[in-house]
Amino acid sequence: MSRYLKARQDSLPPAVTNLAKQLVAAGYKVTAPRLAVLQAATAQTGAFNVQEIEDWLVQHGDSPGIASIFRTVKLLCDLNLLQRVHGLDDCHRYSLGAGHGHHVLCTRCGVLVRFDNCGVQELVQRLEQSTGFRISSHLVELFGLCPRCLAA
Amino acid sequence: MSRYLKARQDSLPPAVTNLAKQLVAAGYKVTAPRLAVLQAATAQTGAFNVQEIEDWLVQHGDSPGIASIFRTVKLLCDLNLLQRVHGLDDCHRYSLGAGHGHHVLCTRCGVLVRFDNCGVQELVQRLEQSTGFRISSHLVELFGLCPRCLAA
DNA sequence: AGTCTAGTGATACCCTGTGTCAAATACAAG
DNA sequence: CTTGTATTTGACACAGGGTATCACTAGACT
Ligand SMILES: [Zn+2]
Ligand SMILES: [Zn+2]
Ligand SMILES: [Zn+2]
Ligand SMILES: [Zn+2]
Repeated sequence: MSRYLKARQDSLPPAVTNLAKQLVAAGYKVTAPRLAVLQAATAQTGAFNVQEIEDWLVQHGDSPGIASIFRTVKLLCDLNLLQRVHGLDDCHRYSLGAGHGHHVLCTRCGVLVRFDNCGVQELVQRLEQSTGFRISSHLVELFGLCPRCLAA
Repeated sequence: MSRYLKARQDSLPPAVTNLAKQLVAAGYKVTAPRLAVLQAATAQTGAFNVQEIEDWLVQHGDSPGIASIFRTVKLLCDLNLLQRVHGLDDCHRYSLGAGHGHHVLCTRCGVLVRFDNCGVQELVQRLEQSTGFRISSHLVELFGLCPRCLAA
């Protein structure tokens, strides 16, 4: 546990300290800008982009430089703590959550539901056989209208 | 059939005239820049981006302005004659082909195989039931190594 | 506390893509 | 074939998202 984190963790949401601990575990320092981005990310309701993170941080008083926000988002993606979400148009949104994950996105309001079991294994096997590829990863995103937007 | 196209079709590959006819059918004019982009696109081996189209056209002597290339690519996408390909990093590549389609991409050499039957219907039904969303479209892309890159 | 190294921030820059608008031109009508 | 007109083009300015640079800051460890 880093000294910096220990000094601040009592005033932080558990989700944030959890993520911070994973940074430490991966050998990265826990700094004020990184904690700020983690706070902003956990405060978002669904998927978010870098601009929204910065807006939130500016509104809450102390935003790091935009470069550090980009760097932190990239770092979290590399550590697999943040998943990139591909939309129909905007491909640079992110959602918190570790590991393999996919999303159902509302094309009207942006609400997002994450799911893990995408069931493409049979498809992967079929295509490995027919194409000769060795398939190692995949992207599955679904688009539609959420219940609330369906009603309207 | 447009007059412009009729005057040039004998010197064009059939794939290009086919696409041009679909432009006409959709009410768009057949112009030199559009034909050039169609030629360049059919000449690419796999997926391509706008820069590669322009490079090809410059090499072959007469490239339209970059703005017209972007416009034509966008038009072809809107007409569903061109599919956008989402890669792990580069999300702005395109592959010729009409209708619903997905891709298997080699992460090393970029080779691409298209497939149509993605078999996500069960997944869609399951998620519609569990989330309440009405799902209307989806994105499925697979990544791995092609046979040639596997050997190396 | 002091050293060392990772991280930051300001800014300049790059890349992809779009808005503007005068000039060009495909197409249809005569 | 000529003419009219609405579409399309191209040059360029601009915007948005993201990266490179580099002097400076500040965690982490002793
Ligand atoms: Zn994408
Ligand atoms: Zn919605
Ligand atoms: Zn390959
Ligand atoms: Zn499909």
